[in-house]
Amino acid sequence: MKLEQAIQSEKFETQVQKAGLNVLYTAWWLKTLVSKELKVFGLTHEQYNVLRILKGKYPEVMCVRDIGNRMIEKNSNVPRIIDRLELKKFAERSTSLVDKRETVITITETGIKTLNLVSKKIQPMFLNTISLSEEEALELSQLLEKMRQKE
Amino acid sequence: MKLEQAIQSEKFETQVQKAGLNVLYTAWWLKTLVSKELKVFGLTHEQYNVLRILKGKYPEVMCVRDIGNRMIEKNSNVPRIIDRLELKKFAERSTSLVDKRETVITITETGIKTLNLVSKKIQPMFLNTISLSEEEALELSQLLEKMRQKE
DNA sequence: CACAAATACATGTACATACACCTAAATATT
DNA sequence: AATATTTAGGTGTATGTACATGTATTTGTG
Repeated sequence: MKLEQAIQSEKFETQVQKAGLNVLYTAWWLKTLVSKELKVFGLTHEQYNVLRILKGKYPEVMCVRDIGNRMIEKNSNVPRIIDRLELKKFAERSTSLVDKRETVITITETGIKTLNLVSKKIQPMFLNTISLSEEEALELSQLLEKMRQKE
Repeated sequence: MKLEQAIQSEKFETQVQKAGLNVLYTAWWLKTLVSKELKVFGLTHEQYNVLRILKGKYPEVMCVRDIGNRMIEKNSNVPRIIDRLELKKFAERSTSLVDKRETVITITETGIKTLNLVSKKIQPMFLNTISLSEEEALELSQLLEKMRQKE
């Protein structure tokens, strides 16, 4: 769908402005796609993100700050997301022996099993729904990274 | 900044997956940029979005549903955003005379004046910070719209 | 070693998202 | 016309974002 239809507006002052809005809209579209699949498993987008980060390091533990640094949305409140993962028994907290200020977190066996199930549903959906070739996807990434050059 | 640095990960299974994460990260980056400017005016990203939509129709009024259809994030809770704009005297609600179910909303004079001030700060910042030519921006929009083809 | 500064995380608040549900009003159906 | 259905928007709840602040612990400095 063209952005014009999606947000029912034709008034873009520049292509740069339109591209910015297109990025915001596409991000919302992607999040919604994934969230619908996650709902069946009682997970939110951010909980899923944290679980994947934890699994990436497993069986090593991770501290809250390291998780935060790997999050897509940097202002995510990681402790609160972990609260919810802990309630669902998908993650466990304990205090670091080396530095008692640090809370270290691990994904549980249940967490890993659930994550594997979820990934088996999400990955094919993702690849089937996104109408881009590997070459086009690479080009898109390059444009986005150029866009953020002054970051 | 490359995505690899931004989210401290090198593990991307496909370029399509990486492009997806790049879109999400870039959207967060854009929102953060704009929100910092808006904070001075006591506005949030979404309140700003609704104000712009209202100004686009001014002096015509708009109903809640029409505003919702023009929002970038379609699940925004428009009545609640309008609550806050009303408190700040940037918008006004009244019941439609034609259809008493409908609430119609207008931007106030104060709202327009504030929006003009905000735009004067945001638009140059936007164009200066985003490192894309008009041609590249057009290409980016086309790739994003191709990405969402199955929408 | 004592104390100031920095760090790690938790927690509180305002606002937003996502979604379910409710009420009032308009429209459709019989 | 009477009733059922649909539509518009408000409201409640759980979760997340953005940011400020608090508390415990560690580190740096005289």
